[in-house]
Amino acid sequence: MNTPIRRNTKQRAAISEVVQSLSNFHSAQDIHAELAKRGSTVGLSTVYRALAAMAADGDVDTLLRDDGETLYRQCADAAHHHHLVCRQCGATVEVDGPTVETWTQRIAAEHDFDDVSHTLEVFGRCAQCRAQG
Amino acid sequence: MNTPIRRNTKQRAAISEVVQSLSNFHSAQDIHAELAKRGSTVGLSTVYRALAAMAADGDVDTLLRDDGETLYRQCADAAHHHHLVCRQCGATVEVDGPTVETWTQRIAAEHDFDDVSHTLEVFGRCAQCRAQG
DNA sequence: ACTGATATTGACAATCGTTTTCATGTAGGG
DNA sequence: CCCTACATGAAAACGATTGTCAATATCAGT
Ligand SMILES: [Zn+2]
Ligand SMILES: [Zn+2]
Ligand SMILES: [Zn+2]
Ligand SMILES: [Zn+2]
Repeated sequence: MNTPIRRNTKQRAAISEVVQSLSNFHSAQDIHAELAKRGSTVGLSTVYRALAAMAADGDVDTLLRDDGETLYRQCADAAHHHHLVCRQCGATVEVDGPTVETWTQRIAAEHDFDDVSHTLEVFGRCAQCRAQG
Repeated sequence: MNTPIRRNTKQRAAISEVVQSLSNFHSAQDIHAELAKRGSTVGLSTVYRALAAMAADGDVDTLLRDDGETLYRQCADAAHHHHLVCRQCGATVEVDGPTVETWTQRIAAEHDFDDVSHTLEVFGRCAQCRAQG
């Protein structure tokens, strides 16, 4: 019922460090592999648990891929925002959408919906990837 | 390389009929169970394949749940639109967002992104569920 | 209708991301 | 230092989805 207390462990520190060093969205398994590459021996379950906790605490952002895989990213902006992601290379830009936020509220009110939340992601091809093609 | 030809089978007809009869989003397994309940003996693999094909052809809409499960729905509007979904009962309203569409384009242009698409879903609690508590 | 090329089906196994289990280790307040 | 709740990790379990493949059905062309 009450929020569980988080402890500071070497594993979580290592995971957090890796996530911060990766600029784009990455899967739990990606991060686990990267940890291994850097000599860390954190267990895969721990990576999953830590990332889930970080996401629950709002410390990292999540992105659901079409195939259901969850990706994580350490964003610069802690406040609510959305993402513009390159389908090809994964380059990610944090974007703000005040227009969308108000639209969401209005739509919900119009249909008498309460306690509203939303998910919004924009995908495309970045300039760099277009140049290569 | 070329688009595969679709054949009209009793199984697909049955699946399509069930999807149309369910007003909200439902999983492939839900639909398979409903088919069984109605006496149909369509295989689960067939249900998955048919729904994927229908989604690819734009005949049904899909919704990715947080846990990665894919839900399907037969929408009245064939054109691009979004959904306002009740978290509790699943009641779904099709909504149009011209504001969001233009915002998306603008954001993409500002960051020099090409070939843009987006996903947007709004969740909340409908009036009926609020009344109950 | 008959035929043949090819798409479709379905029972089952396999895949794969994620969660659970549970015995052991550890953080951190008192 | 001690205690206890939380965290870890190896392995097994889970669950949605996809692959396999032999048998079957569709449908365009004759
Ligand atoms: Zn790119
Ligand atoms: Zn928003
Ligand atoms: Zn729809
Ligand atoms: Zn849209």
